[in-house]
Amino acid sequence: MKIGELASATATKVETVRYYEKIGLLPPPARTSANYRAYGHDHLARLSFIRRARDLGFTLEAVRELLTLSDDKAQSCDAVDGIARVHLTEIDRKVADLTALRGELDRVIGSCRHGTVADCKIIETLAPRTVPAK
Amino acid sequence: MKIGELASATATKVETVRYYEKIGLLPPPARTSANYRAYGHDHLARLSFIRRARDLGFTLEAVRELLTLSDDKAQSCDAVDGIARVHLTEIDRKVADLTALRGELDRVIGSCRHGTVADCKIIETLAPRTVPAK
DNA sequence: TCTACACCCTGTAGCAACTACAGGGTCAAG
DNA sequence: CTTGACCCTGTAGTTGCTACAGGGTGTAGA
Repeated sequence: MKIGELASATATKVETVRYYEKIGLLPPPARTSANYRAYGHDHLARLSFIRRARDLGFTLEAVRELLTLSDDKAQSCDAVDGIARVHLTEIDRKVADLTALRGELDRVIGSCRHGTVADCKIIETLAPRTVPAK
Repeated sequence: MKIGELASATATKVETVRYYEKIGLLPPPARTSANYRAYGHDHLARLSFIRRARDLGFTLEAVRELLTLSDDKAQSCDAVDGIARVHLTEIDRKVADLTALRGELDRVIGSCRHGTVADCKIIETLAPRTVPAK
């Protein structure tokens, strides 16, 4: 698979694919006789993971960490467990926020359909987590 | 509320708060006699929304659009509906991805606890959405 | 054959969204 | 009355892309 095909299969820019290779997130693929990058299924799966994790608000460093769960077969159970637990907590927070946001958008669409004035309370759905010390 | 208090209540850097003001995401607050920014509850709620939406992977432009649902009371029902629907679809996609990721992290933690080798399939949980044309 | 067009290559420079100073002012505590 | 923790306005750096510039490759049609 050439870089353009890989890019379009994952909704990524060609330049971004090369960027991920440069910073070591995507392993350098084999080259054709014309020096073109030749990708396989593993690259496709890995790039897809990176892109979708980024879309979920994970930083490249967090993505790198998640990928080590797959890559480093030799690491200790404690390390794996620690990394997984941290991200699990983060994910639960994100799902809760998205669900609240979804509910409010649903409500806005609904009140709109019924012709009533949509008094959008979207800001309140993601209100401060910790009450500030007044 | 001074800028430092607002920042720590929302886990934001002071510089970032000023940056959001500069780009028009956060309205300029009143000033004290010493020219310090003085924020109220509305600023706190709005900044909290911005930060949490950013954490969910929304761009500043998407956040700006979501905020107009609250701000622009005069806009047409069609416009509100359109904006809300687009983001609703996006949110459903994100929740599905996070749920899959969560499941795999759970599985890794579980297999770790039972002393078995954790064969992490995390990459597969966010596999390519559309099968490429081979 | 040859040329036109879509693709690939390696740079380097720009943009988005922060983040970190530099250089200076404010203010409550001791 | 000064010391330290805050605030101010810049400007420059970082991360994560994104967009050229300048050049090579490959194949389809005249």
